[in-house]
Amino acid sequence: MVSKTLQHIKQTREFDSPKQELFLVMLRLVENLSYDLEQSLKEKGLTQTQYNALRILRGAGPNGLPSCEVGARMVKRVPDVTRLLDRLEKQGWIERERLENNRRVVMSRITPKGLQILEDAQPLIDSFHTNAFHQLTEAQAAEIIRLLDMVTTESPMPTCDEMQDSEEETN
Amino acid sequence: MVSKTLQHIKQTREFDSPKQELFLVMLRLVENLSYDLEQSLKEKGLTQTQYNALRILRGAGPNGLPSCEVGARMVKRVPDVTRLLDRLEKQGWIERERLENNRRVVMSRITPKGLQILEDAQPLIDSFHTNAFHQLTEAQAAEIIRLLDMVTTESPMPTCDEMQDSEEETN
DNA sequence: CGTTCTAATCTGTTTCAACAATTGTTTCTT
DNA sequence: AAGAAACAATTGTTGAAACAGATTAGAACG
Repeated sequence: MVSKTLQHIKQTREFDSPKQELFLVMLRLVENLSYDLEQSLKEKGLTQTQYNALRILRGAGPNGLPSCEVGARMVKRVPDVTRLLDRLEKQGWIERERLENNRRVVMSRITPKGLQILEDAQPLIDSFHTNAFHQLTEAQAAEIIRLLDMVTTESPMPTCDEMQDSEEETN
Repeated sequence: MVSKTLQHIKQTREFDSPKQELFLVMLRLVENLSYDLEQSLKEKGLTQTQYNALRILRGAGPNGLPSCEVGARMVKRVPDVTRLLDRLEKQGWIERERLENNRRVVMSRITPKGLQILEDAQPLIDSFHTNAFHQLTEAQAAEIIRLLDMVTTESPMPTCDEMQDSEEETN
C-alpha cells in the first residue's frame, strides 16, 4: 500500500511496515495543516505557539498560571517559556506578577486585550477546522482518535507542581 | 470523549467536534514522536530535516537532484533549500555541481560519506520505528492510514519541473 | 536581436528554537 | 539553624526558520 498522501513527495516504494508509513502520513498531514493554521493566524499577528499559550491562560481564569505550568500544558514543547511570555506581554495580551507567598513563581494572566485577540482569531480557527478533515465523517474521526489513543507517549514536557486553577481549556 | 493523549495537558472539557480533537491528538502525537526522533538523530549530528534531505538524495541515485526538486520532496516545507544543502555540503555528505546545459540548476549528489552517515543512523531509525506505534497492530495502522488517506491537503510546496531521476525513496 | 518574463538559486535580515548555565528562592536534612 | 538540594525563572549564545529581495540564466515573443 502506498497512501495518496505520500505520492506527491515521490514516495512510491513499498514500506517495510505500515507503521513506518503511518508515521510519514501523519507527519506530512500535520505539517500541512499546521502550515495552513499558521498562515491564518498570521493575519492577526499570532503564531500557533502564542495562540496556544493564550488559550491556556484564558482557560486558567483570573488567577493566571505560573510559567512552568503554561509550559507543561503546551501542545508542543517549548524550551523557553520566559521569552514566549515576554512576547505576549510586549503585545499587551498578558500581564505578569511575582507571587508574594512564593517569590519563585511568576503568575501570568490574560488581559482584556488578550481575550479580544482570541475573539478576533476565532473565525479563522473555525474556518480552519471546517476545512481540515472535511472529507471525514465524525464517526471516522472518532475512530481514528480511538486508535491513536492506544499510542501513549511519555511526554518530554517539564513537570510542574500544579497550583490552584479554575477552569480547563487548552488549545 | 476526551482522549488519553490530551489529558496530561489538562484538556478535559468536551470538544465541539471530534475533528477538532483529532487535530489536537495528531498534533500532540506527532510533536512527541518527532521530538524522540530528533533526539535520536542528534547522536549522529543529524537533524530530521537533514536526514530527510539525505534520504531523498540517496533515493535519487548518482545523477543527483536539483535543489528545487529536493525542496519539493521534503516532508516538511523548507523555505531555504540553499542553506540546508550548504550545511550538508559542509559536512561532506553531499557535493554540488552546476549543470552545463542549464546553468541555472545546481545538482546535488550524496557522497560516500553521506551514504555512510545514513547507514550509521539506521539502527536509531529502526529502534524509533519499533517503539513508535508499538501498541498498534499492523492492521490498525493500516486502518488509520486508510482513513487519513481520504484527507487530501493541497501542499504548500514549491513546484519544480522534475528532471530525470532514477529510483524512488524518500524519508 | 532586444525586451520581457519566468525559473532556479542565492543573499540579507529578523525572529525564534534550542541548549547551557546562572540567579534567586524555597525546602529538605541533620 | 546551616548547608545542601530542589525549584522557578531568567539570561547568554548559537544555529536555524522564515520571509523578502536580489542575482543569474534561460525561454518566449515581437
